[in-house]
Amino acid sequence: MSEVRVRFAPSPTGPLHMGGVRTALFNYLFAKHHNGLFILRIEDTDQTRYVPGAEDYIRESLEWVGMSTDEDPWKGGKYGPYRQSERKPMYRQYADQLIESGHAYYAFDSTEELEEMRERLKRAKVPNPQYNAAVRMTMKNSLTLSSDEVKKRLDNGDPYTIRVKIPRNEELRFQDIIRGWVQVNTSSLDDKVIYKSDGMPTYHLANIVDDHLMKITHVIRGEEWLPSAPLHILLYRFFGWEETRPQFAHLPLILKPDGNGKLSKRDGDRLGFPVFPLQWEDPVSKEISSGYREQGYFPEAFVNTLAFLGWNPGTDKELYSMQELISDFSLERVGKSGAKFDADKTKWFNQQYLREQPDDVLSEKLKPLLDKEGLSCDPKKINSYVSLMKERAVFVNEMLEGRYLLERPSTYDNKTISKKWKENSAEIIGEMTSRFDRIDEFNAETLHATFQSFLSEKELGMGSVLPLLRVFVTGQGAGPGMFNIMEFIGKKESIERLNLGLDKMAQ
RNA sequence: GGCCCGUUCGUCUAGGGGUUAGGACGCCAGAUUUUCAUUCUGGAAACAGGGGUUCGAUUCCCCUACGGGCUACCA
Repeated sequence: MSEVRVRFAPSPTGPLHMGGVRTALFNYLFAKHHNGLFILRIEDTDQTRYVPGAEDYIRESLEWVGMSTDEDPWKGGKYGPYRQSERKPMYRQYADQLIESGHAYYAFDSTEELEEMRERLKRAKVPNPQYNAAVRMTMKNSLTLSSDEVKKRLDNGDPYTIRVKIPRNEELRFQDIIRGWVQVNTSSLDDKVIYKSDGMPTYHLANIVDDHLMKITHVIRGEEWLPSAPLHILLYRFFGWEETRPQFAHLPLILKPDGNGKLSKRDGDRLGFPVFPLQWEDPVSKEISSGYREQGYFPEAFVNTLAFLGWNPGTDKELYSMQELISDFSLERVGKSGAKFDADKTKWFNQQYLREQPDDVLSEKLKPLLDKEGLSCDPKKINSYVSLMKERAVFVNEMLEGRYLLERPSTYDNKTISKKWKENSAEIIGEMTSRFDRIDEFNAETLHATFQSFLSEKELGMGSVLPLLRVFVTGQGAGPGMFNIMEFIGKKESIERLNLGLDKMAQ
């Protein structure tokens, strides 16, 4: 195989959603697995849908998940430019070429006339109402108008589009890497506009021309493109580029977890999880959509989740780094059916990644969060804070629940108090506190020993003492090992909190 | 409606003519833990339906049903 070159070609019409990120990921993994190149091309042929900020969003998203591009609009490359709007002058000649070879024609029909035609076909109950071989001879185009008339209109600057002339009734077969043979009859295709009246090519033309010019070897894209693949195959043929035509691989879609349909941008936060990699503020409506990054997901966990939506290695291994994905990825192991997105599994992945992180790495991430809360932690102790809290957290910010390690609790867990506080509790906790106060080497081990001997001496069960200690010290009914907490907090503060609790209960 | 694609536990999926149909998430139970979490053990849970082909189909073929995609001078 010659050098593998794949491209991710989003259009900047808004924030890239996770389905798009997964398409990018599969392209990236495939390229890197084959030591090939991963190219980013911006498909902005529809200037009316251009959304400012969307390009930067795409770039930042790819960066966040750790996919580096080999060629893109900013760093350029051998086959630039990488923005279709900047390639505008390149497309016209190819449209002309198709007209000259008789594979395309000028169409002068107005929007109204097109609507009229569709209405007419609908009323006549035509099973397949579209601008095709059957109707094109009834429309205003260079096939029906005299060449003088066509020339006159062209010279006159009348608006026109260029349409492909789809051959009639031909069985078209092509192979898709994921789906195998796909067969369609060309009669079900319509004469798609390939060149718009605004002088821009449509997706179909620009896509084929660019993929050819950029020497793309594999087109890996979502299944929503499968219906137009036959048209693309035809275009490669019309241009005489069949020899170097890229191979196609149409990825299954990511579906909504509830109900039906593909996961869409509009699902937003309706389902309780982000559909975007990064937070996005709509430039017009100012509406904010949450992102995985801002929700506290590790990019590695996000990538891991995405990779397993439609792909699997065929083994029990599920935790995959980007490097491992690159070495194990293959399009042959991509499934054919759509996958409903499972937010729980994503959380699980994140938890796995969080626990894999060394304490000092987590400390670095936790520190700014603590600062933001106005909590200060001795830098020497922040790692112990992390090791105390990490195993019950899915996200870094959940470790903030251990803020009682740094500040006195403002409230007590009422449930524990009402359940555990008995007549003799004040006496028991009081004595326990003074025993603790007498410990010189104040650490988890000595605290535990002291606690144990106190219990057996008084013939008490843990349940009558420990929960109350916990509430007084942390305010909570549950948490990490009590004596580890007290060791962290230190003797002076621990004793003070216990006495404070006793005072409060005495009121 | 038309065209195309798909269908294994609730979800992501492995498997593939003869298997106790495997794993993961989630769920339930038990053990451990002072508690929550973790960890460990166990459990419930699937081949859409009907026809073929075959000694034998979840696996191959056909039909039906269901799901999805597309059906713009959007990508």
